[in-house]
Amino acid sequence: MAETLDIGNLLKHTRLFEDFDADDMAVLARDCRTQRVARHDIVFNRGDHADGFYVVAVGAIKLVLPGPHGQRKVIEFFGPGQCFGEPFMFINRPYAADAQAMEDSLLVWIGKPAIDAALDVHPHLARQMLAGLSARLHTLMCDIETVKLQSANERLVGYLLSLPRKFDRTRFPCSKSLVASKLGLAPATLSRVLRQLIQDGLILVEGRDVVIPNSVALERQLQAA
Amino acid sequence: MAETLDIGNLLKHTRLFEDFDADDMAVLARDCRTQRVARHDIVFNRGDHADGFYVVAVGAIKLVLPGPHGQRKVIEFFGPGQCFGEPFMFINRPYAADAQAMEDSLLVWIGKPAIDAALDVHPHLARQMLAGLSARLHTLMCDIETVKLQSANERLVGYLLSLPRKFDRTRFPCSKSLVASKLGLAPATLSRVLRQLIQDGLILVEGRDVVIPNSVALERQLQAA
DNA sequence: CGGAGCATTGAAGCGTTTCAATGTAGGTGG
DNA sequence: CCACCTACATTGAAACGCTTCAATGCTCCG
Repeated sequence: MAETLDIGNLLKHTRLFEDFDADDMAVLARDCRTQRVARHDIVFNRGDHADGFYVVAVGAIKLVLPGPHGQRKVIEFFGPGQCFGEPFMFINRPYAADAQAMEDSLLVWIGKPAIDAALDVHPHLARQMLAGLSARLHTLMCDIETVKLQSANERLVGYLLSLPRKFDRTRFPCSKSLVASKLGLAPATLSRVLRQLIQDGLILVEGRDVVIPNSVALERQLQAA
Repeated sequence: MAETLDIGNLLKHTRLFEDFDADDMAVLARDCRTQRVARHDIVFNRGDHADGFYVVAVGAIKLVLPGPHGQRKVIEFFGPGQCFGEPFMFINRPYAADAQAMEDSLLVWIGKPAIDAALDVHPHLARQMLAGLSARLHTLMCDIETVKLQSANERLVGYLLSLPRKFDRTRFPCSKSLVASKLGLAPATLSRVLRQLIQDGLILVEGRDVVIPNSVALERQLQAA
């Protein structure tokens, strides 16, 4: 019972379930579970059966695609309020990627029957999920552009400009190795490209912090060359 | 009026609208248009405002991502009954890719207000759209795997094995240049890899037709090396 | 027959990866 | 408080795989 209330509290602040009242939530919660995972823990493996999906309450999760020769590529990151795994559930296919916790996290698992029932009654939920999937489709398309159509330099510059900035300062949201993987680069390459940008006077780097003194000059990198 | 009936006929055989009755369809059709496009015609351009989406009635459409240096990469193909453009509509962002007709085609355009209204009343429509988006998200993830994690050889072998087969025969669904683009390869590279597979006795190629005498041997290509 | 579009082939070049060595930072235990 | 350890980051040299360019071949259709 305490667990049920807990789930309601965790979910009702997410976009997905913002229009759920206490009753709706109680029904939903019957087919939900909370799940604590420690940093580096696996949430699911590629190939596992997807009979539900997850909402991040606290923490950060990464979706990683394993290649045939042991390489790994990060596809997406998920933070509080975001859900993951639902595309596989909707098409009744096993997970195509691994999900792993980047930090100690608290997740809510929601069973397929529960969400199916909720979709019949809550157009708002459907709309939010449609928007969520659409946004991710959009980013994935851009990622394909990134990975396939842009040079290492362009990828990094585009990524830097896409990060939230405070005045002339930005910050990598995670380790450089992970950033490299997201951009489809070898960590060594990321390092080299960063150095080049520094030498060209376009950025300054201190650990995860990046200073962009002249963002216009940086943007010119994308058109030029 | 003739146009309205026309649209109803075109749409009611698609999965998306299979549970619509005549009244539902009439309401929807008020905010729809049919659109004929000839081979090579542009349906929309990257950057255009997405205030609706398209359903393919007849023909074939490709979504193409333009790179910063004039390269182009095919992201998706759409055939009869499939819809495209809706991810951009749902997130109120301009199209991120170009849509172009691969053959003379007949499309139905559906306005955002109409689909919004329909979603409130038809959970089935929502579910179908969720499934459609999920499936495409799934394929895009696999495409990223293809483009980034696999060699040219692996990409082609994987692709060949994924094509529908009749006994030991398959067929490229479109020109080799387009296949190459979908696989993220230069046409020249596709040509070379095909030749290698032929020399290794794994396939036979005649124009668009491909014979796979021993699919098990071909699958071994994916694990080996 | 001739032309357009697609496919093939070779040679050369380029960007990224790989590998391995070295450097650096943050956290832990003596 | 320092020494150590682990994980991450950097750097260089070499190699690899794909692309590019350009020439040639092929095939279908007017």
